[in-house]
Amino acid sequence: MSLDDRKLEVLRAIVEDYVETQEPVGSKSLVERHQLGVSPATVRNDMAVLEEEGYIRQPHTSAGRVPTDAGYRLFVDRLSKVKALSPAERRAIERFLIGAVDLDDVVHRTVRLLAQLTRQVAVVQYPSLARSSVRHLELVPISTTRLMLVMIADTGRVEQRLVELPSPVPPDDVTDLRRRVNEKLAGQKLADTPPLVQGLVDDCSPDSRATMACLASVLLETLVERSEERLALAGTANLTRGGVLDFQGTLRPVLEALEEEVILLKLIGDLEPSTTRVRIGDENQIDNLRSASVVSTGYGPGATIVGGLGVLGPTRMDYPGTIATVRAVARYVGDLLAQN
Amino acid sequence: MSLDDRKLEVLRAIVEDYVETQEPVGSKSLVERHQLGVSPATVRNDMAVLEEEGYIRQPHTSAGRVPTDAGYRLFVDRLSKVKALSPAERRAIERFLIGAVDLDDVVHRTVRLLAQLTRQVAVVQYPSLARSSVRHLELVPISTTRLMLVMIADTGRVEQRLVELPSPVPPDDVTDLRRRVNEKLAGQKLADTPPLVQGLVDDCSPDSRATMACLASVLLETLVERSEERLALAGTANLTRGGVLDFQGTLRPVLEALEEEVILLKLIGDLEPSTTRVRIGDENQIDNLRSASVVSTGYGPGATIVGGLGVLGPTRMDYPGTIATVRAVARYVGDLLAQN
DNA sequence: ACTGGCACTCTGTCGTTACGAGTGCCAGAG
DNA sequence: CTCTGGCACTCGTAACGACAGAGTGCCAGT
Repeated sequence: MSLDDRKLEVLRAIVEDYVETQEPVGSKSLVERHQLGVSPATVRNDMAVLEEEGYIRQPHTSAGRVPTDAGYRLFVDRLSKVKALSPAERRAIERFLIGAVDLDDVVHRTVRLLAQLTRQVAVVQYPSLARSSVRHLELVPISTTRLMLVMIADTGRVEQRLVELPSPVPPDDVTDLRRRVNEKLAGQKLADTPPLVQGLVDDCSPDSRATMACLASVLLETLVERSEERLALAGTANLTRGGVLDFQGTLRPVLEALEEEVILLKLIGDLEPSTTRVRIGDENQIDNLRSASVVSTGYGPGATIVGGLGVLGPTRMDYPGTIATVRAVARYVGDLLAQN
Repeated sequence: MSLDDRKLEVLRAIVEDYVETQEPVGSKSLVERHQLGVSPATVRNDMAVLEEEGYIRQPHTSAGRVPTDAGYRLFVDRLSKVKALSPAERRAIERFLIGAVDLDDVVHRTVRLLAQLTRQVAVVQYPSLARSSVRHLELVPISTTRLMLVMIADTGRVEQRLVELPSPVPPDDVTDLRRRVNEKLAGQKLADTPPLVQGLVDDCSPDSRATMACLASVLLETLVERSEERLALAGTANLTRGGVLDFQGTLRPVLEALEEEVILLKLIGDLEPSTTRVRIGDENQIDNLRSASVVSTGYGPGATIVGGLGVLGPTRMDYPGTIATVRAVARYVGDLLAQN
């Protein structure tokens, strides 16, 4: 049994009404609020079919219908078109993002903007190191046996690590180290560096070899192994909108999930397709987020993607609006990064 | 009318029971659970006095008593001694903090540790720039008209900013700039730098003056004006412990406050006295945190203080335990920083 | 294929009642 | 003067039943 156009129209109406009112929607109020051109009884028949197919359900006998995850999914895929942003929103985005002075600033402004526009929890991933190149490596002597290694990536990210040296190294040798390291690594993709770092050690004269080996291990750790992804988060207070009705009673599991960077990265950091991705309820494989949806997308200068951003909210969410906003913000941020 | 010893003992018992059970405590259960050596009726009389003095109150007629903010205050100031940490806790702290590789790592581990031990929301301020000295300034050419300025502070903090130059500058001149800037500023307290930066511009030859002025303005901004304090936060999920009973119904205002860095800094960043500070309910002047208490202290290598840390929870909180934990963690972190 | 009508089911609300915890007060004992 | 036991009172809460309202499913009719 396939769903004819009117049944789909009914589903759309249910989703829209439910998102707006947060209350199960019945056949009568449906025909009142939408021009469906049929009677409540007909709508009821359609609803019975939709329920059988798993797109809607009744919380109790004799309450209205509520969309299921599958219902939202169908709505998102086939029934909604992306809303255009209002001029006010466009202006808000621009106003918010101009004037950012460095990467931290860009990320923080973006995440706050996103939370504010969507009125949901926003997450922004810093440009991924895995997709960056080395712009410059700096070695700063802290003491004779300690260096601070500073890595500046082309995306603007800066990572630093302390290096404990096996033996004292005079300043001139540090200069030499710095030159050698940069000659070899500057401009390279981080992912390509491991063999090059090994090469650095191999090419070393025996007397400076121990030092370089030590530096190399920290380099590898910084550039690759522990190439830690960073995140910014904002708008957690938005979880409390709509009472505790969303999220089935407690915010607890959601708040817990939001504290796990690993989880968040899984949600927004999966950057394969460059299109906007929507994960509804169970679709994001995380128990704690059964009643949450995530809208995410990649961003980056031009067509390349260097990181992900997105928002998290109740499954009962304004998908068209949220999708539009997430996309728009991602594009603006990409443009901003392209200017550097 | 002053409070005799037994009345104080009654207050202590009320606070302890209420913190544990989260329910208003009556005269009968009080004498059952504590060896007060008097009858419920006597306790009732004492409670009437305590209520008149504003230390406890009844949610409704014929419910037990609940401590007021003033009651908690008295309890903290005069009735409780700091609990000793269990060996297990000590071990947890050590295990958690060894192995931290850089400042970011230290701060993140600390904030998570604190949240876990106290089972509350933890806040850690990064070492304040205002109390740091410049260890090194690095200038990295991005293009001929762009430099990246990287400032490394003695506390391990690293700040970076982009500098747009008025005219192209060749690499050799950058080396020269770097030397001049470091000669003047390295080792100086950030707070003392403004006149020195001005001096740098004044001492400049006319042809490089424009460049230096430009650099100087960014320097000033980075070092002083926008010497932004950074924070780490963890354990927000702990707010949901004890149901929504704490925080009078909604977490909303609390979550909102936690998003405002300015507010958090006011709470934990006020470092005048080096002792642990407890702010109960109204005492922290923030409307949104009427029903929250904050326990905070400063930390730093040795006796100096470079930043603040603390926890936030319901006024109904285990003060002695929390205070002990916050102090212990602060001391461990200080020791850790002293090793650098 | 759609519609109007009707019986049914369930939830939420409202008043009533009964109960229990806890109090304040008072008179009496040490 | 302080403490205690007793007693009447208050008030929130749980339990109960009745009721109204929303919404449904089904069926016969157009």
